[in-house]
This record gives sequence, C-alpha cells and structure tokens, in this order.
Amino acid sequence: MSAMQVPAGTVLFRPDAECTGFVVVHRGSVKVSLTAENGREIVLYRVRPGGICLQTFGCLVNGSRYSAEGVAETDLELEVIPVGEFRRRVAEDAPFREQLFSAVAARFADLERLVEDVALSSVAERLARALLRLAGDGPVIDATHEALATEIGSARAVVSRQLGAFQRDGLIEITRGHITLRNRADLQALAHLAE
Amino acid sequence: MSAMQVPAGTVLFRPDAECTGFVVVHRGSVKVSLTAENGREIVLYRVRPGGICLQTFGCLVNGSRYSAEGVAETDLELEVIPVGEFRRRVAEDAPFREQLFSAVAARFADLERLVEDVALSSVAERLARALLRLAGDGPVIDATHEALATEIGSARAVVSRQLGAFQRDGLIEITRGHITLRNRADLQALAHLAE
DNA sequence: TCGCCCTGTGTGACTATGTCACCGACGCGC
DNA sequence: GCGCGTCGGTGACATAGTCACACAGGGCGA
Repeated sequence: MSAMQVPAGTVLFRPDAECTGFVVVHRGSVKVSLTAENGREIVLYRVRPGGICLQTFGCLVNGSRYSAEGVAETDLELEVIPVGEFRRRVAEDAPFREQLFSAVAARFADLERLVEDVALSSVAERLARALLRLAGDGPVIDATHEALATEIGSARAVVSRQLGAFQRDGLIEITRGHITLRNRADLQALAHLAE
Repeated sequence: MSAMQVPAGTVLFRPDAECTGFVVVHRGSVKVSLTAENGREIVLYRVRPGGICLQTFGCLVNGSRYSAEGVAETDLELEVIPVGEFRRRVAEDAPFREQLFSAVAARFADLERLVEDVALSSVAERLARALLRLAGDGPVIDATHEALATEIGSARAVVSRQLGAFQRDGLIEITRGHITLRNRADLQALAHLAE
C-alpha cells in the first residue's frame, strides 16, 4: 500500500497496458475515456474520492487489460493496492468489500445512463445536461468546445453550433475557453424534456 | 434458494420495480434493454448461463431499483438467491465470490464496448457486427428489422435501408422475418473497418 | 513591439442518420 | 376469399456528423 502524488495531466493508464494494482483516489479527479480509430473520443466517467476505477477492477479480477485511457484532471493523491492485498481485503475486510460493491454498482448505473444518453437522446439534451453537470454550483465552466464534444460523444462543430443556439436563446454566454450559464431553469428543462 | 421455470416472453423485471433476490440463470437467455420516453429502445446485454444480471446486483448492493427491462428470450430455468443468502455467500464462499467478480467485470467490459459502438461507430459497422453476433455459427438469423434496430440502438427504417444496401452488395439475403448471411468475410471486414 | 503561430471558434457545404408517414406485401384465422 | 395485424420498402424532411477553411485571441520570440 503506497500513497503517491500525481500532477494534473498525467496519463495514468492507456488502452492495452497492464495494471499494477487497484487504484484508490484520495483527492482529485481522474477522467476515463474511450478513443476510436477515427479519433473520436467520449468520456466514460470520472473517478473521484470514494469512487473506484472499474478499469482497474476489471484488470485485477480477470486479468484483462485496460481498454480505456485515464488522465488526471487535477492534481491527485492516490494509493495503489497490489493485487495480492486487494484479494485478501476483499475476502477478509467486510467494510472494504461493501464499499467496493457499492462503488461497482454505482459505476454500472453511470454507464447505463451514458448508454441511454448517447443512444437515445438529442444533442441539445445531452449538451444541456453536460453543461449543468460541469458547472456544478458556480455559473462558469472552463472548457473548450472540443472538450464538451468529447464529454457528450459528439463533434466539435456540432457543439459550437448548438452552443451558438443556446447563446441566441439567452441560456448561456460564450467566451473563448469559458461558458457562463445565464438561465439554469431553461437548461434544466431542456435536459429533461428535449427530444 | 429456489429453482424455477419461466416461459419465453415473460417480463422478469421492469424499470422502477424492486427486486427480490439475486437471479442466476441456469438455462436460456434473458435480454436486458433500456427504453426512452420517445419509445426508442436499445439492448444492453444478455444474461446467459454462467453470467449474472447486473441489474439485480445493483439492487442488492445498494438498494437501487431496476432501471432497465428484462425479458426471457427463450424458456428459462433460473434460481433466485434471497438477499440474505447472497450476502452470506459473498462473505464466506470464495469460489462464488470469484465467479461473481469475474461476471461483473465481463459485464462491465460489455457495456464499455456498447458505449464505444453506439457513440463512435457507423450504422453499417454496428449492423454488420450485430448480424454476425446474432447469426452465431449458422447462416440464418430470425429477427425482424425492428428487432435489429433495437439491437444496435437505431431506427427500423434505417436498418431496412442498410439491409437493402447489404443485399444489393450480395452480403445477405432478406426474407420476411429472416436474414441469411451470404458473405461472412466481407461482413467481418465491414464490422471492423467501416467508418 | 511586431509579427508568428498555435489553439479555439464560426460557418458553409455536403453526407449520414433519424423521423414520420404511408403503402403494399405477407401470413393467419375466420 | 376476406379482414386484419405485422413486417418491410420508400419518399420527404429534420437532425447530427464530417470536412474544409477563415479568422480571432493570446503567448512568445525576434
């Protein structure tokens, strides 16, 4: 069991790499995403404190390799539990096991939601949801259109146009590299009802 | 622990239902799918003998409800393990736990593949993959265009057109309710390389 | 400070995919 | 043979994705 610090931007794992142990995030956020041959990319989920990295889980449990890429979004403080200790704790440490299961189930629910999102809803809807999600409590989002496209599994040009439409409708305000929410209520309505 | 028989077509669970226990499939196949408000539907995965139903897992682990629908595709023979016993076996029965973990990891990999499929690849590619998958070893698939659309998260009309194109290219032969593969090699090429 | 250059953004033009509607074909039961 | 429900083909249009290009902002070196 070893704690370590990692600066923002570090690539923690890539597709096809082998993994060394079970990663637990103590502080910060890891972005896990898939990239296709054609270069398109989509964010699968983020690992934050209390969550777990299911990629790691898959590796440990049946020896599969990573299929996605993990990047540190912020400076991280994390701990790597070697395979042997991981197995021992799963067997003996009930609270650890409970937390693990719960995190697995939560991650699974996330992925289901993602599938539903990508397969069954419109760009306007997904983008509205992404904006609200990324904004958190504050009104400002620091992200390029490119990053937002990755977030919703679409293309940069599509996002630019949709953002333009949102701005014309007074929902947001666009500046280079940043977006400011102007009308949360209407965005929320779009996020749910758009078709 | 109770074994039971279920006829094909039975709905095993629906969104928002509570679950009664952990379902283990001994024989047959359960199709798990998501449906949006607008009626569009997509198949998430299938549970076959040796696999597990992650929906059930989520319910048991942190009390969430089902978010997808499960339907018996064939006659089933299954067993329901009550929550209490499930927890006990997870804690005490190492082989059971190993199998559970492995199944969870496999299911997770499936979902990742699905996201990649839906978000990052073309209809022709997805359809070719679905045809090969559903055909198995034989050359004939029993499925309506509607069912195929659900399989790849697209619309019936789109599937009809794409199948028409495949037929014109001599890849398949279409008859009402059935599709016969005529050129597996080219389909396989499409499944990988199409963009 | 000027100008270069990289990144980010706006936009037109075209293709691919999804939606809606309708019609005709097939199969089944009466 | 007829009625009816499901299935499949297709046109017309809406939405989304691709590609290419122009230009704006801002950092940085000459």
